[in-house]
Amino acid sequence: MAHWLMKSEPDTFSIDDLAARPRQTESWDGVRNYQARNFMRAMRKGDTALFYHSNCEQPAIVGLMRVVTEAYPDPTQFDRKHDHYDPKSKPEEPRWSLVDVQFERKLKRAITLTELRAHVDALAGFALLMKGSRLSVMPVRAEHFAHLLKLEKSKTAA
DNA sequence: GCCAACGTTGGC
DNA sequence: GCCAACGTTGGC
Repeated sequence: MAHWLMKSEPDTFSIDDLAARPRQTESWDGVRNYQARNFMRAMRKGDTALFYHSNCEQPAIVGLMRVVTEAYPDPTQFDRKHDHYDPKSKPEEPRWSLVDVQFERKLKRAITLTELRAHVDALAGFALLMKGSRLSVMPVRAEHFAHLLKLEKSKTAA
């Protein structure tokens, strides 16, 4: 199973919001970047995704989610009244996709961006740490994922 | 709130 | 197809 990381602004939708949803499941709508969309289309049911809080006081990886559907068209692209409405997308040829994700657990402690940067050696090539990277959905290599779980267990924030 | 980095748009 | 202008992301 593949691993991913997905960003959300906690003021808009946080890990606690996900945990509070019916069946603790939510559609990850609003992605309007082709690269991020393509990663979602590459997701398979059962994949694991890290939940990352972005654009906030403490940017950090905060939890784990399960991908519970394959990618399907994002309905908000066809909704005129919606912020993410895309007039150029046609129902017969949808431009934007999403997957449903289910809450799995919060990390025992948040792993902050600052801490992640202190581990650039072990995390070399991790898209989140690349300069100028703004992707909201990105793949995580198995060895990076394992290292992150090891960090979670470690007592001290390096 | 600032601004660097990036993606998209549209004129030519 | 180039590239300037514009909008967005997201850390700080």
